Amino acid sequence: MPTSIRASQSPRKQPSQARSTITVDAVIEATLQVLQREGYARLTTTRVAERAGVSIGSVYQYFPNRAALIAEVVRRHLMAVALAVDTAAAAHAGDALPRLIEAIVRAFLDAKCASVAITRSIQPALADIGIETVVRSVTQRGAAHLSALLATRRELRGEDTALIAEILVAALAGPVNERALDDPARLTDPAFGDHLVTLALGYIASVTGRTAARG
Amino acid sequence: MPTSIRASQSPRKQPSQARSTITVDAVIEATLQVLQREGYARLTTTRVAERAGVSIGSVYQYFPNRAALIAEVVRRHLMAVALAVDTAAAAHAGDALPRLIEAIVRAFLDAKCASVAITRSIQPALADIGIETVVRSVTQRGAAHLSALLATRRELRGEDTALIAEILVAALAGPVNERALDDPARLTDPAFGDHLVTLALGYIASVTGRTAARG
Amino acid sequence: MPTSIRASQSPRKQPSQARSTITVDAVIEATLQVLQREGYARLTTTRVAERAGVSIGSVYQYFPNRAALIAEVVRRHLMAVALAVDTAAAAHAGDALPRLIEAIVRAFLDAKCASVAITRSIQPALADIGIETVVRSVTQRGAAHLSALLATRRELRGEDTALIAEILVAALAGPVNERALDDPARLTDPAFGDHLVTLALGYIASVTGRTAARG
Amino acid sequence: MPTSIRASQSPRKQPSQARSTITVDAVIEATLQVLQREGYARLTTTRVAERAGVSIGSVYQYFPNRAALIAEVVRRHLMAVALAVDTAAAAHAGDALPRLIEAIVRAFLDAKCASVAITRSIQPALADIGIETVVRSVTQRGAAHLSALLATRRELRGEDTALIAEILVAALAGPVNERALDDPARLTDPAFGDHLVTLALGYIASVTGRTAARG
DNA sequence: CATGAATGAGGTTTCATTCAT
DNA sequence: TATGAATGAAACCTCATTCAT
Repeated sequence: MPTSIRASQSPRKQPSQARSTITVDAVIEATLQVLQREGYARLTTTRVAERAGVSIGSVYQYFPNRAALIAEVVRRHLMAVALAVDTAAAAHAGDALPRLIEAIVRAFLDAKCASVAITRSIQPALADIGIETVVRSVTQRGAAHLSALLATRRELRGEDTALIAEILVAALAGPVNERALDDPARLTDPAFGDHLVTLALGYIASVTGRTAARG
Repeated sequence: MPTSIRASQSPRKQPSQARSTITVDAVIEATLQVLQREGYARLTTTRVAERAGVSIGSVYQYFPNRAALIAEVVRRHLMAVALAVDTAAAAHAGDALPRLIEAIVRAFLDAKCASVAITRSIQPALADIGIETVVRSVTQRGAAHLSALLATRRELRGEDTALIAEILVAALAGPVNERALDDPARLTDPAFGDHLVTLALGYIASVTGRTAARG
Repeated sequence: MPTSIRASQSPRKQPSQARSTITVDAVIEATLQVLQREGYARLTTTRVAERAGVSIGSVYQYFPNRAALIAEVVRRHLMAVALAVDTAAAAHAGDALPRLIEAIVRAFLDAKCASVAITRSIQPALADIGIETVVRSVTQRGAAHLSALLATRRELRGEDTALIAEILVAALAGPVNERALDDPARLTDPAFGDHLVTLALGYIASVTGRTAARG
Repeated sequence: MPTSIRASQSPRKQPSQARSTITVDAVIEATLQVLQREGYARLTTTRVAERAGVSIGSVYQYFPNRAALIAEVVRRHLMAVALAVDTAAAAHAGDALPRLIEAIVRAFLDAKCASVAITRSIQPALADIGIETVVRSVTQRGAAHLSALLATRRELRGEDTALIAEILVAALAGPVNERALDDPARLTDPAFGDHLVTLALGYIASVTGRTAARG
């Protein structure tokens, strides 16, 4: 049965009181649990409310509809990954470009490994049109961050860092997500991580080399 | 309402009479049309039958369930892309490695450009668990082809071409799909294509270089 | 189109609020009405909901599926008959065995007469496998009761009262159901009732006699 | 899904040619097989045709509809049981009444034992209104036979043998069917058979005795 | 006569969301 | 605010039957 998630995805109200925050968190936590234990196909608002220990009415007190709830869950997950990458990037801001790149790649891979279960269970939800917005916004925010970082590097002066960052992010996410969905165990294969680093460094090197050649 | 596509995905009956083939084709064509005009969320078996101009019973005569129908449509689309890439690869089998790689990248991008509409409309369906199998099988078949091709190259002797091919395919699909879904128009940007080629060549060069360095 | 009633036959939810009880009763009453006015072949969940004046959703709030609903209706009917027989048996517990037997036979016949309409309309449902469980449990409970009653009688000391009760119940139900289904009017023929009593008493007398003869 | 079998139940055409008879028999045999291996719920005309190795069209060549097919299967089964009883009755036509009765009871029980599987699988079909007619006709034919037989006996002169036969048949069928459906194994328990004989003889004795007493 | 593709009414069930209590 | 009973649109799928080939 085709889903159709198209509705305002913003929370209905800002949970101001402590009690509210608790409820919201409980609902989100319950959503994740249902997602991982029963799968997206069985993720119904009723089931979420049940596992959260609140009434269905309360769920709708804080989320205008099912889509908003799912979007929020997805958003939190993506943000966590983005945060991990940002942290690594900040820690290696002073390093040479290759070291920085490698740090970022490894941080991304590690963060994904740590949350494979969520990635896997969330996957079907991503496709439900309307959530893509959330994904896109986080992804683009991440690419923008990276772009800004690359733009400060002399080696990449004159390059379209926005494009480079966009491709880098998507090119890394591709293989990582593929393995995460196909067989999570293969995500921790050292050779896989090494090749991802090689991929990223090779790309940067090529761009850099081309720049040099041109100049 | 959560989707749940989990069922035998193989066709129910081999159309023997001419009439049957017509029906099957009409149904698949109708599915694509509904997908593109109304979206996955409105892709119901009833609507498909209607647009195909056949009875709902006829749909179920050839597809055991909705999932099988969608899987077949997805499979055909993926196969078309794979075929385009294979053709290009065959045409440049004798070229130097970089030329071959570039040809493949461009062929993949072109094929995707030619079917953006389908890619976009099909996307939500992909996530519906159970279809992943189809995607995976075609993707892996593609990666296997590429791997075999790379394995014949002296430059990559001793390398894990299976891993390289897997990463290459996913790393290219990542950015391409991202743009296809985000804004199809940006897919034809020449700079984008150039960078994809750079990405692929840089990766191969890095791997090759590493090999050389090691040796 | 073959029916197939095979599913959890227990109610889904205990109606806690007063409103709920009303709904449940309305649904069960509606089921009986549809059964009697339109027949089992037209007993659809939709029709039941309509006649009950509730939404189809409410039906499924209290019965996990069509089978459970029907099972409950059948159960209530059988229990009513069983209760009538039990009451009669209790009232004649002190009587001589023949009087007790006669009282039971007449009570059973009367109860059946009073609910011929239900018996007739329910019949097709009984065959729907899966409900048999309900029938069996009530029937066996009735036979067990009777067996216990017979076991206290000196005349039947040493006899297999469980077997006797089982046969007695089924032997009476046979002709009664046959007439109920064939032509309800013939159920009230005095000669019929008399012969049923004769059948039961003759059986008991034979068993008793055999016992005596053996002893 | 409620069934609704209400249609002309007579075969569409008399199979005159040998080929026809073969087809008809194959279809009926296939129906029995599907009934026993897959259950009444999965007894579809398509499946029957498949197992019979003929096209669905051919099935409809000889049976106007599904109901007629099932009715014929049921009829043949009931006739087989009736025939067995008739044969036994004929063989003991000259015996004393009790011996005759016992022979009939045992023959009935034996015949049922030999076809428990059919009895069990056919049961749901019986309820499908419209087949009752078939059952009734065979049952009444059997009761009529028995009635005629009893009417020749001096002991029962003046008695309503039609009533007696009707009750006897139904009173025996009750327990037998009950055990057949509940647990076929218990059908062959010797004590069960003995009690059935006792039941029948006790009934006749009571009636006879009453007659004597009255006279 | 045989075949089997096509038909389509109609059945069961789910679940997001509302709103009276 | 919290509750949870009620709602009902809408989806999937089956299968008896017909009829052109």
